[in-house]
Amino acid sequence: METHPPLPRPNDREVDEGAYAQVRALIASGELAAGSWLREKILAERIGVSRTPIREALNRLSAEGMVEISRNKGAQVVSFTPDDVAGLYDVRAGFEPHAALLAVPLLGDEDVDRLAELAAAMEDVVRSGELDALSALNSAFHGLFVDRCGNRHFATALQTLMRPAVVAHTFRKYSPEALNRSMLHHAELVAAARARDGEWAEAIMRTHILAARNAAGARHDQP
Amino acid sequence: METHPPLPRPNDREVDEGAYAQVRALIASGELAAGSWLREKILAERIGVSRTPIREALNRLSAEGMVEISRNKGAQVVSFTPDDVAGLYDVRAGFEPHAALLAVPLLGDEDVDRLAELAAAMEDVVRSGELDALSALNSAFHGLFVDRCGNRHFATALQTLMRPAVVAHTFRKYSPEALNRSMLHHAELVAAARARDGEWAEAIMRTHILAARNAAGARHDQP
DNA sequence: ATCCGCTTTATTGCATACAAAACGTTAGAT
DNA sequence: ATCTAACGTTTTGTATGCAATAAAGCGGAT
Repeated sequence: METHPPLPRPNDREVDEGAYAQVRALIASGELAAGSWLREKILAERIGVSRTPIREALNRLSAEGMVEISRNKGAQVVSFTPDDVAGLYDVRAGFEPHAALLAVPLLGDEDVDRLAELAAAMEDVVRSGELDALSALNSAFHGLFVDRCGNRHFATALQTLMRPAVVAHTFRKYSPEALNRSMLHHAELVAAARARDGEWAEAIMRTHILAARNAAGARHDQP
Repeated sequence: METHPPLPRPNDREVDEGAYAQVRALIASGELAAGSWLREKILAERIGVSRTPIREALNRLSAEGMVEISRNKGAQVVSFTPDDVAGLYDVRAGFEPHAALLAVPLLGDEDVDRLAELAAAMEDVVRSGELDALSALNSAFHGLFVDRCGNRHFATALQTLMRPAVVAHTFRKYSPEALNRSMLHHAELVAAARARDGEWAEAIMRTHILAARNAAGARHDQP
């Protein structure tokens, strides 16, 4: 079986060396749980840098919606109420399909290949059971549609909507059945992309996100 | 005629004291034009603080899309191509009417009153001809719909879309006729809000943004 | 005259030191 | 025993100094 070599590179400019990337990874891995405090000194010692780059990382993460900073009190990982998560999926269901519609006709062959790679990698990860690794791959998968939609501003707006999903660890709540269905959606998105059929991609993307909203137990009318 | 006392407070948490707010104001006023470099030392001396808070301000502005930072080279005010501006309006035309639809039924009487205040203040400003002051008021006006839409994530995503509009100084390109029409749209938005008619607000908001796209000369098919 | 390489200079990136604010604790009074 | 006030600790906010990187200027060779 072949391997998928340089995969988990979520975005080009985010060199994994920076303090920002490392703090972000701590949050994404769940090591720093929602609501927990991010003390500058502790993070600085852990990462091995001074407080200055840590502060920059926290400010950036705050602007991206992954941590919350209160003046003179420090930063903590954002914690979402079920309604927050539901709202997140509502917006994504409204706009990500449109991004897919716009992006698919613009995709190059290498983009489609990468989507297929990512989908395959996600299936591998599901088989191995390492659900936390899914978030990064899933972000990359969805991010590719978003990045290629042909509108910088649309892309950045959608990216700020996708980041919080990483800290919510939604995949942990999926049933095996829902997880499988999600993987099938990915495969179908790859097929729609390969066919350069934007409308097909739009439809399956909407399906995918609404199914995800249910799988994450994030319906508004639930207790 | 009555005055509108404490108005130009764009957002509660942005105390006008911070270095961030002052740099932002320099950009919004056009004193720092698009493309110009933001040298930390110069800004520090001008604002009267050290480089540290300046750096934090620049990082935040970068995350918000108003400046661009290249490593070891510094920050400059973002400059938009006409297509960028057009794309911005495209996205806003998709997002903001939906925000208005969601927000209007949730507005309190004090929100509607504030919208009316802001609309009146904008008309005053237009009569006085100080177009640069319009940006802040307009941001506050649109931001109120966004902030009250009942969906945190939607709100933050939209805010990142509205900030770049400030640096584009679009109002300068408006014809007197387009400026008047824009003011009428604001008045009608206030009326729709006062009637708590979300669909009316949605429709006029879409009209307002598409008209703005034309007034700013930001159609895709133009040279 | 032009191009290449070196030196100089300006600017950012990071670390450290200090100041200010918030929090927890303890001692005292009622 | 409880509430209050003041102290000490912890943590953040700011200033400053130094190192690293990139741009600019300059001299020499072709």
